[in-house]
Amino acid sequence: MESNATILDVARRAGVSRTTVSRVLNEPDRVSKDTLQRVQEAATALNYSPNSFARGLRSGRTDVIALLVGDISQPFHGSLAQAVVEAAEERGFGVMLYDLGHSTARLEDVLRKLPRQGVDGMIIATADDISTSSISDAVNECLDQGLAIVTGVEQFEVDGITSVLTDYREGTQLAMEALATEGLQRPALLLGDRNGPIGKRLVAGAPHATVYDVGYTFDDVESVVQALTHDHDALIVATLPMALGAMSALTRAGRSLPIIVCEEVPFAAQVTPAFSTSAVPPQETGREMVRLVDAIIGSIPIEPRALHATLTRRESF
Amino acid sequence: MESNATILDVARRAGVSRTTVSRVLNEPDRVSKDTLQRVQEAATALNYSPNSFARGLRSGRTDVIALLVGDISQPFHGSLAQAVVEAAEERGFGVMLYDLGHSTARLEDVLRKLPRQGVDGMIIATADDISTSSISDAVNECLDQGLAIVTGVEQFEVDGITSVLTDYREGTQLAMEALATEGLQRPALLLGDRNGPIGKRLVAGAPHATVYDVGYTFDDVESVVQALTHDHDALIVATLPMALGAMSALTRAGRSLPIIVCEEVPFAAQVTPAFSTSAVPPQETGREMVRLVDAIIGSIPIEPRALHATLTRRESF
DNA sequence: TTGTAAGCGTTATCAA
DNA sequence: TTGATAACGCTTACAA
Repeated sequence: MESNATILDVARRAGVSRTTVSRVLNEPDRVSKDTLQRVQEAATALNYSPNSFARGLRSGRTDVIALLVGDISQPFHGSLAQAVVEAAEERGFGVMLYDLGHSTARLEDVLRKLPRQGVDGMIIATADDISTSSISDAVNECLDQGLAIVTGVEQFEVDGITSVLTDYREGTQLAMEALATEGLQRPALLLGDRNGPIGKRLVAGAPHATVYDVGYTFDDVESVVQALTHDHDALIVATLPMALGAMSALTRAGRSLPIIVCEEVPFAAQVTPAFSTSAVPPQETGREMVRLVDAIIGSIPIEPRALHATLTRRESF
Repeated sequence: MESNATILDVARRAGVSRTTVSRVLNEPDRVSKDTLQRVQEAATALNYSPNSFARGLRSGRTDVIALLVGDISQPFHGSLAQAVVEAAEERGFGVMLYDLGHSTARLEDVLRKLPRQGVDGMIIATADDISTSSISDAVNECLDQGLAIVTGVEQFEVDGITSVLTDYREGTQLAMEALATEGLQRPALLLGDRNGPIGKRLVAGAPHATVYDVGYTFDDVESVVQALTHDHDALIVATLPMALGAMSALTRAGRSLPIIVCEEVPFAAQVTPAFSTSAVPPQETGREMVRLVDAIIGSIPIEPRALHATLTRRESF
């Protein structure tokens, strides 16, 4: 049970050449049934596993993709990562994880370093606005190096980047309609950043809502909501941490308001009261991201699939 | 801005040999100031980055570690992953993410595949009981292949595996003491599995508590707590999802009980009411894990550092 | 201080 | 259907 049998060891044991062993692994059809079996036996007997570096060195492929997330400690990104990892494995990819900590400087660092990191492609899953010129430069460099790039939402004016097609407007639209059905006509829309790539779209879906830029974190939201006037009869909130902040502030003030969250994660259903949501489940987004990178890496023409939001009513509304 | 300048290109441009270029990168001291600069200029001019496969092929090192988590969609594992990724990067490692979905079969798959995946080491971060013989076998095989292995809690009787040294008993101990201070003497201890590697230790720290095995998920807990007798005056709960389940069941039954959670994640502070916790922050655990794998990979003798739980009082108690 | 040359384990190109 | 042989880009003895 030592280790590290090479292709040559297998070849010798099976009485064939390295080429043949390689074929058994990569193009089994071009090999006679007889040798095929002999080689496979030898391989398992020696517990042979191809060296991924030698393979990568020759073939230029690594079968690894990078996943860049804004903040992996957030349940949304956790669920997304889970879906990405699962879908990636189904397609034979490993996933390298990078956490950006919501910092564009950090993103730039990672982008600059990624080409030498040995990945075939990357998924940029952040809702932060990253459309600066220095990031565009870094992205272009990755593109030049042949990396496949997929973003979770249209971020750049850069050619060659594919984005998941999520109609975020739908999220707020569905929420507004549901609220209206119950006579709630004066909702406040709480956003991290109304000019961000997602924020813009959420606003577009709820033209009649009053928009508040409150920042992305729990703490950010608390103070704003405390100051919220009594003009509103409901809250539409971009993320779960923000919704928790709102809930906390409301409770502290002895108030209560119907809430819909534009992010669907397991936790939304588990808090008390459980949050109603209107969003695309991260599982779907993750799978679609992997489908897209895989296609780009394999140079298979493909068109992004449109992802649709669903309204899930629970206790908060 | 094409791409893929090789070491030879740099060498030519700088008028030196490949060896010298390699030295500039790996042992800059053994190179004259003059050539050093010339080479560096050439390198940046050509936008050179060493091919990690060629490097790995020669050196046998990949500078990548694998992180195996029980369920990355859980905030605890998200926070842990965040810390691991950050600490790993500081030490020059990339992190490949594997999600086990709490399945031992899946763990075994991953373990069997990991040696050929090109990683220097791995961190097994699951609280599930994984001490089966087939998993031991797989682990031993990884060890044979020279992989460094670190677990989050003592799991195996296998030599060569290092574990983070967390005194989980402390978690429940601190909780019991705090409760007692307020006259709460009959707490129930809600565990995922009292025979699991962590469950055992949590029980040890609270010998006077009544232990309930309720499963790890939100839904599991809900039903049990609904049936909970009125003999208890407080709840100590292993994880946050479980605590949410308990809270939900209690609320639904119109009851209320002081709760302490043995898991410290950002979310614990954000729900309403905010949970008091008694645990080691995942950030610390993550950093320690990386410190340990790094040491093993570098063959640096090291002893695990003891990690201590902290009691953080918030609103739930 | 620098260079020469021999690999590392695989796959791709030819020929047989 | 198979096999020699030449890369892939880098590091590392060993020489100079």
